[in-house]
Amino acid sequence: MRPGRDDPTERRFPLNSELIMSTEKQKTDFVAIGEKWQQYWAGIKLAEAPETPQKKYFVMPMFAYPSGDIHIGHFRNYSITDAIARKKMMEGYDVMHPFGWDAFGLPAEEAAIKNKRHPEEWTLHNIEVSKATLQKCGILFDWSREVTSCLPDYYKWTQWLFIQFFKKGLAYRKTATVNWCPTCNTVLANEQAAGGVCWRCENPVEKRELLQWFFKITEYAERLLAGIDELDGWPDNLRTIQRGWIGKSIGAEVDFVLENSEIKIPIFTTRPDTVFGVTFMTLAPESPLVEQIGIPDDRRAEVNAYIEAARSKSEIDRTAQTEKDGVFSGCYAINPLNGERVPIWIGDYVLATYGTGAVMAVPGHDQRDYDFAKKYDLEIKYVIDTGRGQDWYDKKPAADPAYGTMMNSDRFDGQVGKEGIRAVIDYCEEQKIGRACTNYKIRDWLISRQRYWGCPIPMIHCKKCGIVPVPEDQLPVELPRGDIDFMPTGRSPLADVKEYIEVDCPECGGKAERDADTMDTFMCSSWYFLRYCDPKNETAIFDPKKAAAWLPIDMYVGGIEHATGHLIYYRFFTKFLYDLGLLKLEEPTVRMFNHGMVNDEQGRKMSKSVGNVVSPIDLVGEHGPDPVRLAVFFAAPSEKEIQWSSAGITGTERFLIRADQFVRSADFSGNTDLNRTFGMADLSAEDKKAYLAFQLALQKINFDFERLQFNTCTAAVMELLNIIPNDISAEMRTYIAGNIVRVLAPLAPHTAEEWWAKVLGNSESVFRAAGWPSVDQTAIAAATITLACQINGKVRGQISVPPDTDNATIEELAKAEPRVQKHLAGKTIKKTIVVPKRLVNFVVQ
RNA sequence: GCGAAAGUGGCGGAAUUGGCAGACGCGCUGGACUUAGGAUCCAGUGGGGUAACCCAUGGGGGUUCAAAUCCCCCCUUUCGCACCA
Repeated sequence: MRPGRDDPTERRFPLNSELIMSTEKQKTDFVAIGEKWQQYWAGIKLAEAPETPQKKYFVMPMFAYPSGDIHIGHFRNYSITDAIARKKMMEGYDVMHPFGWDAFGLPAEEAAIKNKRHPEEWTLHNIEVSKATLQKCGILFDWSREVTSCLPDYYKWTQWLFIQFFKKGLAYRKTATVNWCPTCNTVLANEQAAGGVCWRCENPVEKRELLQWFFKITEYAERLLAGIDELDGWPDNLRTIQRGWIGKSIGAEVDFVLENSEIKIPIFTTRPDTVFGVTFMTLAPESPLVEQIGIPDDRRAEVNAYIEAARSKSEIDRTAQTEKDGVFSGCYAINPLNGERVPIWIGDYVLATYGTGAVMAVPGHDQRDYDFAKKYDLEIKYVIDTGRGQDWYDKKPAADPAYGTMMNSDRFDGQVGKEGIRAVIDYCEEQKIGRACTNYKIRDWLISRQRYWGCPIPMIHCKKCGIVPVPEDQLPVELPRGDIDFMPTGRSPLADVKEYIEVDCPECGGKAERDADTMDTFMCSSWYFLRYCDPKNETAIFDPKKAAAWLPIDMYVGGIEHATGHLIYYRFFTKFLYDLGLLKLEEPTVRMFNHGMVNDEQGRKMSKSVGNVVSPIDLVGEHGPDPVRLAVFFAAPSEKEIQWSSAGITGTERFLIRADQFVRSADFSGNTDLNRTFGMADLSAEDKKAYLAFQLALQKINFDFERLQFNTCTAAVMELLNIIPNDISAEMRTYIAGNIVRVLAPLAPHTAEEWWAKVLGNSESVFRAAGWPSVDQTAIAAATITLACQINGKVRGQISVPPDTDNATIEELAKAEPRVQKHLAGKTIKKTIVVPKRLVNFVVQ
């Protein structure tokens, strides 16, 4: 028995006594509806994706760090993917909407130190809490595919991947100047130290020389770059950021030679056409060349002091410094193209890690070199003619970086732009003094971390056999639990765990040592989406067939902050696994969407330390999940940052109550075919208006849903409810009420499910049985059109016409409109413009 | 410093991409029903004007029959990149 179905008077005046009685009652009822249907969905396993999908849709939010406090920002992000998942379900797709935990990482270790709890215990507890919270929020994840990166059945495969990279020669160890965060006591990858500060704690990073594991992501730089062109379902700004991060530049390497020696000093330049304008060169202070050039004794002290000063400066100080400085080394190099002798300087504006760590300086055509030359009174030569005139070249007022015609360049004089560059490179290659060369800004990825709570590096160091991977049948290398001192000392806590470190070499059987470091957590998050396709596989990382069935990810939703980290790494992994033959595609994601952040009312980021975290649990407990969700959707388009205010809930709550009244006012005992159409000609004026309003609303919802603009989707339903006349027929009421249930289902799922079952009387979930309505284009095409009538671009009236009215008739009707008539009186019409379905404009004198 | 995006009522935001600016909602004002209203319903709500109308999308110019939307200059904000040779 369904409430309100048997007594027609109750239907007419549908203030449902059960649902709507008092303020108190309303609030508690959305809460009750929420709980009821969450249980139901869990019971029928609504979210569980099939093993082998027919018509698949893979939608996924980013891997989450289980900090334990799900806030309104998470609620928003996951509501986005949830709404998409639900709509796709209604459209008949086999939907996978999985979730997982990026569960290794420093916060667990910090908490362990603080609360004397093991990081694993802390992490797993947080996962439980977070998961329960997400469920209470009504987010429908397929928990049967949940992955947790800190559990051995997952990190076994992270280790396996490490070994595959090693076997392909893409994982290697080197001593390098690395970013060290003294606060976190660990090294950082370049993208984690962008701007000279640690991505986690935002403290300045230092440089240290350490022997560390790196992945050769640079070997994939070209493919990572080329792949971006194909990602047309990605936001442009994200693509731009990735291109910039990879930072390809095409040029040449030219070997300058140390005077009176055989020592080559190669330089990288994108402007070989300016090589005759070189008047000095500069080495990075950290460059090994500095030690090789034989600095004369009288320069030694000054040079050493400069290098020391550069080294002790923080990254921020070095880059913030506006004026370039340097020191003369006392040595000279020979320009191999013209045999000229040029002084060698040392300056910290040259980066040791880019190119060759040495540059040729052309003050005439490079602003930095110009500034440097001015400061130290070095020669300035112009070798590219851009038509400035002799006067300008004599005065030397600035550097001129434009392309032009080569001059003062011996045999190359007269060569223009790109041809000049080409000619110089060809000549260098002929003479074996240089070569074409392409450089990338992206650096190899530093994997090692000197911390406990991470995935152990499955490598063994043997004095006899060198570096030996742990045999794959012995994976996973499990993190030792026991009594471990997590206090950061600057080296990995595992280094002091004897039972862990001491191991027999898998090759010679002799005494050997495990690698004491753990992996960057970005390793774990670079492949989790693949594990979703086959989460329980014990014998392989995943079954390639299952991966092929689900990939690519159709919609990936996450923050823009991962543009140069995660979103490059997971593309890199995808390409690597493609090369291994495990994947059939090189790009993992068709469509990427960057959601906006949720800040507090003052616009500040929500954080525990500020104490301004808004918990969705409190809101959901007070208002129910749907009013809160609608309020979040309604606040702004999904990509925009919002300042959270609970005030919005008032409006969405009222709206849901009004919608509830409308839905319950309909009679679902007769023909309830929601896919039916109506012939416009047969309808009363009211029905026509309502029917058309629904078709237009649906059209807008489809359009806006596609671009994830849920605020206007919601507004479209609100507007529809406002438009519908009171005295529509019972049939039309049934049709529209039932369809409002359908279109609201992705946005307000609990309430829609309640209506679907209790008001419409269905026994199967709205997400499985309802289907998504299709627009009655015939009705829209047949609808009467309202045109604005303008005089000189100003609106003076309106006319309504049938859709097929010809322009001449439209003009006549418009001229007959009283206000138009008034404005036309005594004027001459010079021109008439009719825009189909929009307006008619008379240009008058 | 360079680059990108944005700037619309008291507030959040719309505007199907050059075609009726301010949809939808909050808030506010008035009214109804009420013992009560922080509930609900009805009406109003960019500014000016009794009105006809006029003025309005950060400011100033321009293109166009028509500009929030396109172009130029300036201001402000928010993000990226910050010596990549």
